[in-house]
Amino acid sequence: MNTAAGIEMTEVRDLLIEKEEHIDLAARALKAMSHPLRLKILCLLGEREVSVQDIVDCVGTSQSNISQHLAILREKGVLRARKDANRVYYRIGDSRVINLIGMMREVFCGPFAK
Amino acid sequence: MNTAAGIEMTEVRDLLIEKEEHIDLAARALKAMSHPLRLKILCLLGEREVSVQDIVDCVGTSQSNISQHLAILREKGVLRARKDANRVYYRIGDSRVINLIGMMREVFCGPFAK
DNA sequence: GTATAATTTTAATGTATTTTTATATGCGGA
DNA sequence: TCCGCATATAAAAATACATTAAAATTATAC
Repeated sequence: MNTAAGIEMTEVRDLLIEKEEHIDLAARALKAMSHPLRLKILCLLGEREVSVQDIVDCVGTSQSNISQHLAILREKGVLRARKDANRVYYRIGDSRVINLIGMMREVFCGPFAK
Repeated sequence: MNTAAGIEMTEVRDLLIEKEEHIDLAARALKAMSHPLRLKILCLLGEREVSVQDIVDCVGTSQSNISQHLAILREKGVLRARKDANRVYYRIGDSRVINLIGMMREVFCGPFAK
């Protein structure tokens, strides 16, 4: 069975991301990362664990705003939180996300960046 | 000058993406890609050139909706359009975007995908 | 136990995005 | 020219997001 363009199913299988489910997963993750503050938080974290207070100091917006962005990243499974007494420390939960950020650096900050 | 956490500027320099400007650039690109329909279009395109009609048939929403998402991707410089008589053919304008999608496939569809 | 500090949650508001519907434009054929 | 097809645009309606401020939670210090 062909599409109007004659794109065969056998070809479709080779496309970059094929499953609806994976597309949605990736789109949600991209969306989570596609806000400047959230991306900045992710870049600030890298492989480290940083407290909310320190994130606020480094990123520079209200603590409440940061907290809500952290919540978004937490809910989407990008960040993990650890409580220590008075403070909450965040880290990137999945090393693949760190890789993805690294790749984006190559794409957007490398010698060929626009 | 230190942050409250004692994060030194010399350390900050090593973080993944450091320049405000690059952060914003990357965030905007991610945003363009972070809608399921747009990501699906990008994955459908890959390295090929596909007509609007075929995109509509493959992706499955109204022609108008597709056209508007294509316009967004076009305006952000992600896609390039070529007109041939009656039809318009789209392709991904920048090979780095193709790379990025490939990387995401590894992250979200690979053996370790959630 | 009360106060204080750090963080999260809730609520309210405005703004932006997405979708839908309807209409317009451009191109090729009769 | 006039029609039909492919694509684009515009306007309106529906949804989703971001921002801000205020209230609620939790932990520690006194």
